[in-house]
Amino acid sequence: MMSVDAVLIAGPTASGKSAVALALAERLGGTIVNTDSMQVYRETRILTARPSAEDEARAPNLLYGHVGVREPYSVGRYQQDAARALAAARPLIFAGGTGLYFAALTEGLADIPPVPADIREAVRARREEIGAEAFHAELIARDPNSASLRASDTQRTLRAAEVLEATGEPLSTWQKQAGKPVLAGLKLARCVISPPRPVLRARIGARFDAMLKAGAMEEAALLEGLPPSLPAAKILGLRELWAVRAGTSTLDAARTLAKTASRQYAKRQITWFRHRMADWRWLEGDDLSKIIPEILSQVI
RNA sequence: GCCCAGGUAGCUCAGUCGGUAGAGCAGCGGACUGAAAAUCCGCGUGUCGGUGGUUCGAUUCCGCCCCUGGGCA
Repeated sequence: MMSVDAVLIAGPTASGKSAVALALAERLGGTIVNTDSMQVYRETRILTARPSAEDEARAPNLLYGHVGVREPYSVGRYQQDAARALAAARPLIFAGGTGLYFAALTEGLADIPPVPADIREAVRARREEIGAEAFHAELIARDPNSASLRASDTQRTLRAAEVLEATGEPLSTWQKQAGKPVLAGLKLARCVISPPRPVLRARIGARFDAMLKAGAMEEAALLEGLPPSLPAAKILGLRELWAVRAGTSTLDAARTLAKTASRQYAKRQITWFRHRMADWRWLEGDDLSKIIPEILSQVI
């Protein structure tokens, strides 16, 4: 008898969460659901450390590689996709490293209408034209609440401006509405897998080397020319490997830079988890074989 | 062996006309509501190679020693 509807497994990159999810799925049945913003892309299995085809065959899974790299995926779409995944066989085993996506699952996002592409572009062009400071000042004039943003925060000032432009309402007004969690009403087991930092660092390094052996360079080559504004262009390692192909970097330098970027990313993830998932069950050992029974004991 | 140039933060270096030192990168901490593997904010972590000397005071000046690189043999 299963006592939970969903198991949520969060963890920084290279923490071993995919392996844990797979082991759980094999013992519990159910469906693995991706909760990682980059593993959704079809063409980048190696660079995003998506489960192999063999692993994917071992248990039902959803939202892995279901999107093309040229599509601008977002939390909004993830929310919809995840809602559809609720129909899959239980328990649903959500595994991934994207804190914001977990927030959509457990806390919900405000229901904000999508911003038309032409408005997004116009807003970007405006910031480009007048500069960050003037753009921010303009935004504050129309929405005083955005004074709390930094002019240097490209992402958030653009978002605030485009929502205001598209809807006529300040983003801050929209965000006052409480969102509906995708997993509302479901019984959840939530855990964070967080190996000791030195262990994580070592795994991140070894994993990038393994990616290169597995053909990461070839994978990157196929994506050359991907517009940098697309989310998929932010996949760690892509830029570095492109630079090698362009002759502006050595493979060794690229290797070092990509590993560093991954370490820094893991640190940001951990910061999110520490503060936003403080009440989740924290599994901080580095031995996955011990972690799995511990999760099982929470679930059954 | 001799000559020259260096030895300052984890790395690459700056600097102190003598008052115990600061940048970039790395690292650490933090924020996070539709690009989140994004975006942004904060923090210098140090026997200034060692040892004697001069000096109120030496990382700084002088002697010796050690180490690294280059040159001459």
